[in-house]
Amino acid sequence: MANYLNNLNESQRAAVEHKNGPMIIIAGAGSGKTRVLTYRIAHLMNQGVDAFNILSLTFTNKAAREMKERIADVVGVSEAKNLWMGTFHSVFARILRSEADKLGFPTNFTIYDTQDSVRLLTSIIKEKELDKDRYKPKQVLSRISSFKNNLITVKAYYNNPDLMEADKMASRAKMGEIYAEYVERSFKAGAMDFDDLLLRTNELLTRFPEVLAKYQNRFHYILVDEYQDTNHSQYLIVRALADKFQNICVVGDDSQSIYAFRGANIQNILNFQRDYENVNIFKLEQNYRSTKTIVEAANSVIAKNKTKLNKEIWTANEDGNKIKVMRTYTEAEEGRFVANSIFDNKMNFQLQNSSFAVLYRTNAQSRAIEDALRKKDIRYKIYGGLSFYQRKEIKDVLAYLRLLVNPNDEEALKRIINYPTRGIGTTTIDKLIVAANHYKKSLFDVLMHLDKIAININSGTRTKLTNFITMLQHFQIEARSKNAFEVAEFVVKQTRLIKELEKDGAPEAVSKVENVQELLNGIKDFTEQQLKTGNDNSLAIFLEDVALATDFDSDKKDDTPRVSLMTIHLAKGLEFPYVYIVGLEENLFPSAMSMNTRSELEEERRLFYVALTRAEKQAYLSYAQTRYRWGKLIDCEPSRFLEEIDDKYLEYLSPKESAPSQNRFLNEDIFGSVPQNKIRFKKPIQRPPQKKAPITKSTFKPPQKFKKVTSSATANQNSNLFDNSITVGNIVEHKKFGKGEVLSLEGFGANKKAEIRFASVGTKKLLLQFAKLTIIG
DNA sequence: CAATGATAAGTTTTT
DNA sequence: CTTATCATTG
Repeated sequence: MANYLNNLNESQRAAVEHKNGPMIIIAGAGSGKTRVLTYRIAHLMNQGVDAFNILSLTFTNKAAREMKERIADVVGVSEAKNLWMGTFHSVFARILRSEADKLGFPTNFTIYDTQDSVRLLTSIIKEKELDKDRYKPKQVLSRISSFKNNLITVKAYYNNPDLMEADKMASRAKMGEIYAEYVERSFKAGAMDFDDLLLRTNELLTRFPEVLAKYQNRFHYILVDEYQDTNHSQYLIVRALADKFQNICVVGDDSQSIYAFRGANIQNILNFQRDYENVNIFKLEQNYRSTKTIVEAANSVIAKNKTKLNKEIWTANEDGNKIKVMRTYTEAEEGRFVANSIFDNKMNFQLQNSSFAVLYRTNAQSRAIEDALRKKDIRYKIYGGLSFYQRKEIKDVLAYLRLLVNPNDEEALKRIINYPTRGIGTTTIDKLIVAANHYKKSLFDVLMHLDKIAININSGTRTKLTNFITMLQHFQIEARSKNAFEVAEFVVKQTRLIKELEKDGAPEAVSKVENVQELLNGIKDFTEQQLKTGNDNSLAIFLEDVALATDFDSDKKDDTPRVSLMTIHLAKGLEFPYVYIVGLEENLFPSAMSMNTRSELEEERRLFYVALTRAEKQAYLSYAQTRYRWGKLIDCEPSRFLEEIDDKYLEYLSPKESAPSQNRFLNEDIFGSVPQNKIRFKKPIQRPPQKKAPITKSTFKPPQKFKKVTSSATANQNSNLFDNSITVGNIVEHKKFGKGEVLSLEGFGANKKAEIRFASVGTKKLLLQFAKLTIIG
C-alpha cells in the first residue's frame, strides 16, 4: 500500500515524508495541498504513529470528513476513525465539554450562534437604557468578538487605557460595561459563543497546567490547514499544544487569506518561521487544477499585492481558452447570460450541471442568477445564505431542545416562553429578567422559584408561567427515557408547533411545516447514525453539530447534479471546470466597505484571486452597468480588478465601450439559442466614446418585439424603459390609486419617474417601470 | 396581551 | 426589495 507515494511530485513527496519538527507548507492554489495533507497523515500512521496522537484542524467539517475517508482508503476505516479531525471550533468544543466543570460551565453548555449573541446584546443594551442607534448590537458584537479573538478579557479591557479611550472617542464609552454584562450573562446561561470556544480553550490551557500537559501528550502530531486564516486565539492554542513535541505542520497560502474580517491574522503564516525554531519549508508551486491562462491571469492580479510570501505558481497544463468577459446592462441580463452560457456549454460539450459554479461577492446577488437558471430549467444548489438551521421555524424547535439540554439557556427560553403564544408578554418577561439579574440567577431558576422571590406578577400570569414550567419539566422527564428523535417528535407534538404553523395559512407556512418535518427526519438520521457507530446519541451532541455545522456539512442525499451557487468565501478549497464570477463592479467587488485601506483592498484582491483559481478549464467574468440596490436602480462602474488582469488573457464577449441602449439589443441576440462561438467578438469592438447616452424616445425606437414584452412588467424589468408615451398633462389611471394627472416627469430609462396627482390619494411619485398606468386622456 | 399594519433600516464576507 | 421593529387597535 506504500505506492501512494508514487502519486506525488517531488516537493509534495518531500512534505509527506518529513516527519518530525515544525514545518510549513506554502501551497499555491490547486497545488494538491489536500492530497499532501491526507497522505502525510496516512504516512505517519503507516510509520506507526497512533491515530489517537494526531490532531488535524481543517477549515470545514466536511473537509475533515472527506480527508478521513481518503485516509481510510490507505490505512483502513477503523484506524482512521480514531483521528482527531475537525474545525477548531468543533474539536475544542468537544474538549471543552469534557473539561467544562473546571471553568464553571456545565458539560451540556449551549453554543450561542450569532443570532443568539445579537439578541442577548440587544437585550442588555435595552436594559441599560442605552441608545441602540449608538450601540448597534451587531457592531458591539463584532467589537466584543475582536476582543475575544485577541484574548482581551473584560479585565484586560479595563487594564487597557488605549482600548477604553478608543471606545470613548467612538462615543461608546459603555462598551466595557456591555462586554462585562454579556460575558456574565452568557456564563450564567451556561452558554459559549463561537469566540468563547477558542477563548475558553485558551483559558483552560493556561489556568490548568495539568490539562495542558494532558493534551500536549495526547497530540504528538498537529496539522493545521488554511493556516493563513487562523486568528490570534487559534494561533495561541496551536502554539500551546505543539510546545512539547514541536511536531507542528501548518499548510496555507498567504495569497488566499480572506478572513481578516473575522480576526484572521495573516501574520500568523508570514511569521511562522520566526515563531518556531528550525522550520522546514516546503513550497508547492505547481498547479494541477487550471489552464495556463487562468494560472497566469491569477498571478498577474495577485502581483499587485505588496504583502506576500515569495512563490511562483506555474502549471504544465495546456493554455486553454481566454477568460471571457461579459458586460450586461442589468443584473437580470447578467443572470440570463450566465444561464444561457451554462446551457450552451452543457449542450456543446455534454456536461453535467455539477461542472459549473457561479461565484459572487454577496449573498444577495444570488437572486438574479437563480431566476435565470430557473427559467432555463437548470437545477442549482445555493450554499450559504440563510442556512437551514437559521430559519425561524427551525430555531424555534431547536430552542425547545436546547432548553431540555440546558435549562439555563436564556436565549432559548426567551424564544419559546411565548411561542406558541400562551399569554406571556414582554412586560412579564422584562420583569423576569430584572429579577434574574437582581438575584444573579438564570431566568429558568427564577421561574422555578416564583413563589420565593419578590416579583410583581398577577395571579393569572403566574398560572401561565407555572403551566409553562410544568410543560418543560414534563419534557425533561420524557427526555430521560427517549432518544433524541423521540424527544424532538414528542416536543413538536405536545407544543402543537406544526398546528400553529398550519393555521397561519400564509403560503410560506407550508414550506415551514415541511422544514420542521425535515428537521425531525434529520434528527432521526442522526440518532440512527449514532446508534450504528455506538456514539453518544444525546441531544447535546446533535445540537452542537447543528451550531457548528458549516453549510457544506448538510449535504443531503441528492444525486441530481446541480450548478453550485455560492459566495467566493465559501468557494475556497473547491474547484469546478467552469466558473462564473459575477458582479465585477466597483463598490460591490471590491466591496464599498473595503476600499478604505490598502490592506482591505488587498484582501479583496486575494478574494478575487481565490475566485479565479477555482476554475479548471474556463473562467467567465461579468458585470452589469446597473443594479438594483434596495429597490433602486443604481449605475455601476466595472471593477478595477478587470483592469488588473493582463489584457492578453481576456476576451470580451461584449463590446468594451458602447452606449448601453444599443448594446442591450446586441446582448439580447447573444442570449438567443445561437451557438455562442459563432457570435463571439474576437476583439473588443471600439465605439466612439459615448458614455451612458440617456435613453429618450427621440434617440431610437425599439423593435416591435420588445414593445410587446413590455406589457408584463415582471417578465422584463426594463420593459417600460421604452414606454415614453406618457407626457406631462396626461390623465392616467392606476390600478390602485385610480385616476390622476401627470404633473411632471424626471429621470431617464428605468429611473424615470412621474409625479402624479391622484384624486384619491393626492400627489405621488411613481417609477414608470413599475407603475401600471393606462393613459386615458 | 395579540394581531395587524405602517415605517424604517439594511447587504460585505462566516465559525 | 426584504426584514425587523414600532404603533395602533381590539
